[in-house]
Amino acid sequence: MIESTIFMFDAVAFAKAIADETRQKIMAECCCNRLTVSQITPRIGVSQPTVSHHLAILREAGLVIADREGRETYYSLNQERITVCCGRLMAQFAPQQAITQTVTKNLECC
Amino acid sequence: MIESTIFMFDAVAFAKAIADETRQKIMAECCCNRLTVSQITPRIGVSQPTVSHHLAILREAGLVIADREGRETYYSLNQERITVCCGRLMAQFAPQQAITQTVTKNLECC
DNA sequence: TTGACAAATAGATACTTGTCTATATTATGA
DNA sequence: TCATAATATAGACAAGTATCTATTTGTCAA
Repeated sequence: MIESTIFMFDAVAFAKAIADETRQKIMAECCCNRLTVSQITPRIGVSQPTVSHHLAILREAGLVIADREGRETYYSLNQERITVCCGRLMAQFAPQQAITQTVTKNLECC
Repeated sequence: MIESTIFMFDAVAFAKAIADETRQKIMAECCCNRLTVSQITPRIGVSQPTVSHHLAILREAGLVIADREGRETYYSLNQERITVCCGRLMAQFAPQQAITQTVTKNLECC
């Protein structure tokens, strides 16, 4: 738990990781779902290697968690990491607001 | 004030706008400074047209505000917009955390 | 009105990246 | 052990983008 929240935050790397429509679709699918590559692929509309490729980018950025089970790998969104990254981004470019900002309630997604 | 906070949030467009090192350098320079293109250029280490190009991208994304004064244009970071975008990003991909998240104090930057 | 300065635009080029097909790797069950 | 299924990797190609130089547009002051 401690280890999971301490990491070098690179705002450019974070932004690049999420700056793609296909990756954000994958992120949305994995938001509250543990899904395999085979399950994700038909929902996104690109080939299986393309999904694997994007999952690798998201994994390297720490934005998804991969759980191998036999010959399948389950992916899920690392929501804690995303929260922290968004918070640090905010703190980096808008610290005054960040101090008092309590994020608006939003209940869509999962 | 009302108008400034109501806008269509496109998470991919926001991420693409900030997904570049040069643009983030410009954002950092404009963080609490009102600066002209001529003032920004030497601090960033790219040509004046390149700076203008990136400022146009940031302006279209609503992330900087341009104030023309005579033949100079002052740019400053739209921190309110950045706060809102980060909050919505968080709410989109990590709503549970977002509800309770109060961003950590951070006072670097300006 | 003309010369000079600030910024934006146009066009060219190189680099990056997203996608595909083909193939390799890893694991399972017969 | 071998065939099959799930995923990852390799390589090629096309599209996007960051940068530059050259030029244009807009503004001010002499």
